[in-house]
Amino acid sequence: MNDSGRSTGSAAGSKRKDALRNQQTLLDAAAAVFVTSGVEAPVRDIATKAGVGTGTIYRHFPTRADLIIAVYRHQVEACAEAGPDLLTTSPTPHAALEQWVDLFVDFLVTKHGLAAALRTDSCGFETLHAYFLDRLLPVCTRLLDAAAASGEIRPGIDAYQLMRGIGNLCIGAENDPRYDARHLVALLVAGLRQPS
Amino acid sequence: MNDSGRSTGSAAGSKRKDALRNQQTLLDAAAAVFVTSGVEAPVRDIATKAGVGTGTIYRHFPTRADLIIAVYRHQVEACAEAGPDLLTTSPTPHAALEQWVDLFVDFLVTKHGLAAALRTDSCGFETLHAYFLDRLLPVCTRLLDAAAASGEIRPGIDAYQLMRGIGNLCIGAENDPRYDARHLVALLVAGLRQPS
DNA sequence: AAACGATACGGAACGCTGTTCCGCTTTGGC
DNA sequence: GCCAAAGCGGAACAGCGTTCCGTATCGTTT
Repeated sequence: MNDSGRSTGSAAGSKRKDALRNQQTLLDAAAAVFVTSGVEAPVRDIATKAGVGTGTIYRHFPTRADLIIAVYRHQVEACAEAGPDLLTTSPTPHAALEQWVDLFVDFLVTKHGLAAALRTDSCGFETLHAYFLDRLLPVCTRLLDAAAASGEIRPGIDAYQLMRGIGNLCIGAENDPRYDARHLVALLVAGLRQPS
Repeated sequence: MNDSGRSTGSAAGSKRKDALRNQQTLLDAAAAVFVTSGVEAPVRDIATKAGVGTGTIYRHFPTRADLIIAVYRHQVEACAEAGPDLLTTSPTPHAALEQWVDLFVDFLVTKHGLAAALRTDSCGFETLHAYFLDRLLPVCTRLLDAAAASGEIRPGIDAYQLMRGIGNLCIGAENDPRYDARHLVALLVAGLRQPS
């Protein structure tokens, strides 16, 4: 259960009690602020909400990406683990892919600005990008391979491009009632099908 | 030829000569800086490049959107005007749509950060968003309607969503060799086709 | 139990943004 | 040549991320 040795975020062992407590307080505060103000909320807001100084945030989470990852780690893990399951429980690989993509889109769309943050080129976010890729790309690849093997989709697209495309389509989806990211993603996945 | 009365940017008449000259200098400088640093380049950079003070920029272009619009107006107009032409010269409406989308994507992809700026919710960019919509949405609608009338595409998607989707897919396309926005957009447009 | 070194904390301070504002300069009609 | 009006420059302000260091707290050691 002890996840010491993680590269990002929260090593559990060998820390002072108050530090661990603060870390948890910070995670809770960040989660709350992310819901209301999005993942790009000012650092000071999160610090204030947690009742700590700004320096404390940076000690626990050197970059904003580390904080975001720590907050959403569980959900990303769940999404990653759902992939293989869907592959066994779905009638066809393409159906599994569709369902998994739905899961991913739901996750992105419900987190204000997460999709946008994933795309930001500005420094400090490559870690976030890398984490999502590390964790989800293998899953997506496997689903895509399975669908390709069963002849349901045409070749020529790799999982990286698909995931970036999906992520991009989810940008700004939460603020625009006229824009339905799920629909467009569904269209994109439909475009993957073998024409025959 | 005189576009006085435009809501955005540069009215030509009734200005002092030096002001007009500065406006042009500013446009040239902005165009140059946009190429190297993207459309989100610091205002001071543009001012320095043009050899003027920052106040001068804000007098001519109250918001950054106004400046961007002024710089790219010609190309947006060209894109808008190409729509009807393509409809008459292409074999099918869907082919016209494909070509027009290519045009639009090429435009977005070659301008650093333009697609991202179009999506930004932060204040000051709604004008940019609105300009693109005002100018290009009718064109896209007409192409879409023609394709729908000929039975080539399935209904259920409106031009607004399509354009937002295309814009989103173009975000970050210039900095990632592994990401091919054109390909994904093509896939999306392919997903529009009537399955039969 | 008291003292002490290590650890962590808070928030002031810095640098970089956009944006505004006002004293000074330039222009163009008289 | 003169003078109001128009325009200009850049200092000044505000909001952000990030760093840094004096101070407070913790856990261990005597």
